Amino acid sequence: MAQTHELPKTYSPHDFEDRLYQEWMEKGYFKPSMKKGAKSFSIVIPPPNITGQLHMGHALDNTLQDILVRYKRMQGYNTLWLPGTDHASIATEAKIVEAMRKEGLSKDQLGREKFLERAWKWKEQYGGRIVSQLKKMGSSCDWSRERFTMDEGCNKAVREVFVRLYDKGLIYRGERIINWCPHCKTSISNAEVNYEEQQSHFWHIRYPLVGGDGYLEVATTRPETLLGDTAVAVNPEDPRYKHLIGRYCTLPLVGRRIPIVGDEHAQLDKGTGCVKITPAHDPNDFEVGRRHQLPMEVCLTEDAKITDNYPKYAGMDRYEARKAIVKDLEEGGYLAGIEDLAHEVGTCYRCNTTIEPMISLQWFVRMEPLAGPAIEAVRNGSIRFVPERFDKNYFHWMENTQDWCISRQLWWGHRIPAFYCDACGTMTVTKESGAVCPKCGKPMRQDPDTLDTWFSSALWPFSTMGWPEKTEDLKTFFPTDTLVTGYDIITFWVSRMIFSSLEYTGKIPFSTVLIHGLVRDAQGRKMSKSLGNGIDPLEIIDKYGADALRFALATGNSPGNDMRFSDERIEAARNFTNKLWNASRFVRMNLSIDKVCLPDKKDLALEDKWILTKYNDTVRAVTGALDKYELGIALNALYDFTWDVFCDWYIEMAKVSLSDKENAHNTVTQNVISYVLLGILKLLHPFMPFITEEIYQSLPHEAPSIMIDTYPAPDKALSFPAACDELEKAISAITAIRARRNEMNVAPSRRSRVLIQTKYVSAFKDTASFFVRLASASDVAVETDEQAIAAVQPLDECVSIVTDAATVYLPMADLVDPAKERERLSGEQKKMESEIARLEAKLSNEGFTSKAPAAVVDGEREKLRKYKENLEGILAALSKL
RNA sequence: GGAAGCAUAGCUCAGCUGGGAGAGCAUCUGCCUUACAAGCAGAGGGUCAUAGGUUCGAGCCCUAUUGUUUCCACCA
Repeated sequence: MAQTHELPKTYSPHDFEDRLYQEWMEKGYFKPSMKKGAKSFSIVIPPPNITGQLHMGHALDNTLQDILVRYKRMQGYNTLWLPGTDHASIATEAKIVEAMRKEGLSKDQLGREKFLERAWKWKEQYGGRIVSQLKKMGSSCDWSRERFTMDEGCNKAVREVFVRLYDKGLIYRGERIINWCPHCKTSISNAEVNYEEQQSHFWHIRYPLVGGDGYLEVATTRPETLLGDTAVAVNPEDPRYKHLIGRYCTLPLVGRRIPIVGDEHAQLDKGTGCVKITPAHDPNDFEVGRRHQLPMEVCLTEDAKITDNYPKYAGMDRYEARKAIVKDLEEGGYLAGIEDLAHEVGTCYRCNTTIEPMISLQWFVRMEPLAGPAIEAVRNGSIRFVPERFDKNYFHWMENTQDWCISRQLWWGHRIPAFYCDACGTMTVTKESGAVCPKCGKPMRQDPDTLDTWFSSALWPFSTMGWPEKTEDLKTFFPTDTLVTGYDIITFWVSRMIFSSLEYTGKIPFSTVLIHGLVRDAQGRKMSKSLGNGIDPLEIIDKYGADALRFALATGNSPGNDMRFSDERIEAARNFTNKLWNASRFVRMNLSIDKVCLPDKKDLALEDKWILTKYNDTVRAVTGALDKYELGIALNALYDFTWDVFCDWYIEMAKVSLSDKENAHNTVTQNVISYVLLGILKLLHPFMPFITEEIYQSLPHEAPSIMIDTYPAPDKALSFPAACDELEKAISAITAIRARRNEMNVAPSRRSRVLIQTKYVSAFKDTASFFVRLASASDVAVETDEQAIAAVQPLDECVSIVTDAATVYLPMADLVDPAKERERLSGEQKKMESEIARLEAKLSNEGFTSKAPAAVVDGEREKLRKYKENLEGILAALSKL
């Protein structure tokens, strides 16, 4: 196919990004090829919450996924990237409640049904927004398979799983201490609690012994829970107190008689050795209470106020009550002292409110039987974390996990499929809705609670493929290949997908978990709303284009590590896109061929062989790095090759034949330069899809879109090491001439004769024209011996430049003080001599030559040879001064 | 209390299973050399946190120390 259009003079991404995305979608390139015999590759997107909009974390996450997906697609895999969004139960509900509050509305006023209507409207609005933002990034998701955690299919999967687990005894309902958020008014799981250090106090309180002979002193950080105390525990081995076990204390302020129990929970060396026991408001005390059959005394309400059982404090907020109770204790003479104390306090991960442990009737998943296989899958390598170190994280959590509290006192979410008969007290758990009591036939009432939002996310890799039905997608794309996500979500999500998938499908959900870090601001702070330091990816796209954003996120970033996002970073990325654009423009404007084919080997010039070899090295480096998930390294290799090798050297050398249509080599150069450029575009496409497609379409190309062209693979036929070596002799001479001229402050416009004395005559004769173009040469003479050079130009009129392959003479002696020149050369001589000494010592070391790999030893020998040649040249030049 | 990461040029970071340290930005010197000044050609700048150890050889592996970040944990 011939080129279709010219490239505009300036790179302006807005002119084509949206257009190209639209075309890709219309042509169905995002859909799996479903080619027979093609291996499949699949990724399910970590579904973004419908609460918000795209932030830098999403931008990074989705860039990485798109790189992998486009890479595999171009390699011919039957590739699926399945997109979707998450209903984010608690987060979304909190946002809606907040919006309602501003209108003066509450959930209770509105009622469940109306509230859900509102929630669905929210979903339409914000779910749609985030999808369009993902598209802006260039994400090549198959939108025809887009899913939502609360769509019909996911609902079905959720109910199926719940019923199965219940029937197996892995889901149970019971009274346990759970984490209660008094602001969200729901239970939350242990994983949803963040611990924050807070400055507080340790209050020492005296509990008088019944019988009037003294008291026990307890210490607490939460004096208000005293109202719920039903015992005091001491260690059964504690010589100070063990004789008191079985006796009673009087609870201060309340007057209740509570027993003194002996329990291991009280440790001899901690606090006073006596622990007040509040079974209804503390997880440890709950266990103590169970061991000693203590009553559960609830003293706090759902919104963390004192219950009506304690009229003096009833209705007080927990902190108000704390003050009042401390004051009363003091006045009553019960307060023995106050200590300052810093301790960790649990807070709600959504609203930051201090959580209140409370006894409550909730639904739980029994974790112990599920954790075993999930640990094993990672241990035996079926599932691999990249980087590996995160498996420690995973093991630690999995091995210590407690039962998972899955019921939430929320409305937005999957309603628990449990039904109660008020008439006869029967409970059934069933997939059917609107059940009738199997015992008495009366209508049943569904459990009002909903499921933890992570319950449905845990099923995402297979619920989205149609499970529990045996669908074609499930057969083709499940288990998925790679999951890309941040380390902050391993416990919430990754671990739960693993045990869920193993339990319900018998298969792992994915084989590799690619973990990335957080995107921080330029100062290294977390981006957050409260700090106002968030950078909006969409603004970046507006200003620099999606390709630059993707480049900035993918470069210089290694798996699992946080990165900083700064203006410098995005500008560097934009500069690269611009460079690529202009290089392509140059190639495009010199092209008269309408089909690119690699010329015959015998027609290739030194520089052609050199660039093809370097290109092939790059292909190997890039594919190798991508296969190891080292995306940053891959992109770095591409950046270096494109800019430093292709643009700075090959294009400059190619100008010699391209600028002259009559040049015999012109057509060969056109083919080589466009072959390599097309290769660069293909290699870069996964990272920068838009610009590479736009340029591809402007060049002669084979496939209808670069997206479905073939990714380059290393090819021995492109490797010419000997030619490379020769060309590099010229490059190092050119570089040395430039440096020398720069040192002497010679204006680039002042051209001079270049005389080269070398053993490698043909290498320099073949590249003479490059010295004219790249080293300000007026004309070039290449000779083996200095007599011949001297015949052209008296050597004492010249400045000499020594490289390992040649001595270059420039007739500029007038610019140089001979004494200084001698000094400079002696300096170089010393440097060379010490390098030679170092290498000779190394090479005469038996330990080195016998133990180091042969390639390394040979490399050192070669280096030594070059140094020696270089030294010879220096000595010769010195003798002439 | 347990665990992990990080410490490399002025700044931000790469450095793949050990073979004499790299990039971007910044700084300095020259350049509008007809793809690109968002550019080109040069230059300066590092005891790779500290102390030991393993090795022919350590930025990389081991041990300890210091600083820093994060995760996990029911400590009254």
